[in-house]
Amino acid sequence: MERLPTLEDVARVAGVSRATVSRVINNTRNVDPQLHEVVWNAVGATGYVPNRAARSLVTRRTGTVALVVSDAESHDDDPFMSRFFADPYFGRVVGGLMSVLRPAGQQLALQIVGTEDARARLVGDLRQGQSDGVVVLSLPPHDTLPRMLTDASLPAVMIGRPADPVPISYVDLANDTGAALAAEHLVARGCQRVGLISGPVDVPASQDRITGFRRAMARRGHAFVPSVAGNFTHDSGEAGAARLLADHPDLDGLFVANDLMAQGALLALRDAGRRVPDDVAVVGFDDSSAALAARPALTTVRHPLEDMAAESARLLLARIDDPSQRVTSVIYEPTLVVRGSA
Amino acid sequence: MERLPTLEDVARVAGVSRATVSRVINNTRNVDPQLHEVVWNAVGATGYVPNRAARSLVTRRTGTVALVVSDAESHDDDPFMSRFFADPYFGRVVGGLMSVLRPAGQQLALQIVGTEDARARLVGDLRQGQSDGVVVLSLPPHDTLPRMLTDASLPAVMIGRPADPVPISYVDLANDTGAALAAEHLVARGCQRVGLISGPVDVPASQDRITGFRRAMARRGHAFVPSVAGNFTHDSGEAGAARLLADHPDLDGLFVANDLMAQGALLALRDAGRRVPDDVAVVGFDDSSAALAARPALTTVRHPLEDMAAESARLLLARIDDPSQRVTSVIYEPTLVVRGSA
DNA sequence: CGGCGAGCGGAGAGCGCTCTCCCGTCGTGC
DNA sequence: GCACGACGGGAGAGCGCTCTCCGCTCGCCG
Repeated sequence: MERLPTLEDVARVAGVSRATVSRVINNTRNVDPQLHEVVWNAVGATGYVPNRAARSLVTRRTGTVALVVSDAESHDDDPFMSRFFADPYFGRVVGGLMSVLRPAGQQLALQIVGTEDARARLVGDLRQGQSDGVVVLSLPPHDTLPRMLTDASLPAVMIGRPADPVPISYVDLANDTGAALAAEHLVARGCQRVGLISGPVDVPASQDRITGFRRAMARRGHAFVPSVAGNFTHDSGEAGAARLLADHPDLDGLFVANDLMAQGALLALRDAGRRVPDDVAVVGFDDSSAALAARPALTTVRHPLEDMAAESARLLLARIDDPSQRVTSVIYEPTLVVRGSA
Repeated sequence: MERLPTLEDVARVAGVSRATVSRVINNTRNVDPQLHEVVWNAVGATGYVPNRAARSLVTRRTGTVALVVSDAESHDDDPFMSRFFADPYFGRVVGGLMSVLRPAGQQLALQIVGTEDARARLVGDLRQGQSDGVVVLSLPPHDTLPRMLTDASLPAVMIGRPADPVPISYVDLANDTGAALAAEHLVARGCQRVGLISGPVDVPASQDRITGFRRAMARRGHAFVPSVAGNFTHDSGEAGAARLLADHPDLDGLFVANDLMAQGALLALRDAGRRVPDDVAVVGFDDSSAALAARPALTTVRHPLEDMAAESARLLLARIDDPSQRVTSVIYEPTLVVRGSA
């Protein structure tokens, strides 16, 4: 294995000192334009690429941002976490983050934390400087990680608000408004008997959708909204709809807290002989690919996840640049996308 | 910002030299068991965490593996790559990789390469030691990246065989066998007029499925298989089925090269008034979540993607450990999962 | 009982980079 | 014409770690 060119090599070729080459490459201080060019030529000639490790040893910057995904149910030795990773949610977030991080020259490193032990290790590694900052995704309710991160004063941004009040920046969707949009649409359609299939009751995003929906319905005179809770999976949507239908056969409208469950609900509705949207109107949430794949295509609440992820990356970078920056939050407004199901 | 404890600090607390602490932590050479304990206590007391940058500066190891995702169609400044990331395919691979890398103490860093320029930059960064090895995923046909990687003698493993012959290790599925499984199933069912919706004709995995299917059909006397090519998306499956049906109204069997397209095909079939599986039997490929979400649930070829990703991680780690290791390939055998659609 | 080798700890170099400090060379103002 | 400041380049320390080399202390054999 031949030795890779170092700054020293470039300096020798360019006939200048290491310091000058470093200055040219990093664009710090003014350097004679002529030398500037000489140096760049030498860089090209030698095929020099800065050594990341050496650089971060002295700058205390790694050029890496960690995406922390928490899966409380999985253990460290759990073979797969397909459940979560297979969800388009994950990919959309990654895509959004990358769109900002890549141009900024930052890498994205995946970190999965299952056990409490893994959390402690993670925070240790991060404090140590494994990465410059953290984007936290999909935490179980009442997770201690956000607190640990702020306590260690690590630059961190959450996607989705924390369940407990913690002074941490986050980007979120106005879930309540989105749910209200769904409610208004169903009511405007003339639905009289509207049901709700919610997500887990202890997840903030889910709670907001529930309260937002209930409140909007109440405001329109619908005091009682029969509901069941699912867990955001296709199957739980199917099961939830079946249960709801059994208890309330006169249902003519349904709000389902995400598209995957809505897709499942559509199946249960069909099995029960209900036509959508004629007998029962269905509104989903997320505007994910499942919404388009469903038949009829889902009327759903659009969730600009990619934009939100990109924004969280921007927030994080700003905070890394200037750690004194205030904790802040950015809330995105959802919109209703009307398709065939309602 | 207070200074983080270094090896030196631990050494002082333990009353030994830096070298000894290093030996204890890395478990190199024998160290007096008593000292061993003293050192670990000191580590605990100081809250010491090794500095990754400093370590990799001297070991030339980063503890990071890159997952390179190539998207020729996207540019460096393309806002999102939702198309790809939103596909469960990506998440399943990540999950499989993590299951091996995490226990091995390796990070996973995401790298996206669009332009040729980005490829060159990537190889430079990698040679430089940005990461210890590379898992290459989803390359466009005739991509030069595999060759660049082998030329730079970087440890690399591909998921899916390279389109051009390149001496690079890879993990793949016996796509032809899988397609043959589908063919046999359709024929055994009594289908007389079987169509094929394939993937892009220049993607190796897709080619293998086409040839495998054709050959198996021919072997059973079905000389002609009407077919159209899609691009693995839901919509292209729907469009493909519609086209096929228009040209060959007597179709009674259909093999679709992935589940997403098959799900789309199911819709087209329904729109055309065909019942599945009674009028037309449909077999998909991948056994992804879409297979279960479809109605009827898809009979499909199971693709153990998580296992394959995990295996590729193992291959890569082995190669990183011993770069002299031969180039190798591991081929997984698919199985048929029979559900409602055929 | 002396010599030799195995085993274990310490000293110190050095990985490749940045950045402070210093020095030389101008341009400018009085 | 001289002092002074501004500016650009070089020397060198040092980031935190690993690892080679060396030396000490044993145990064991002749």
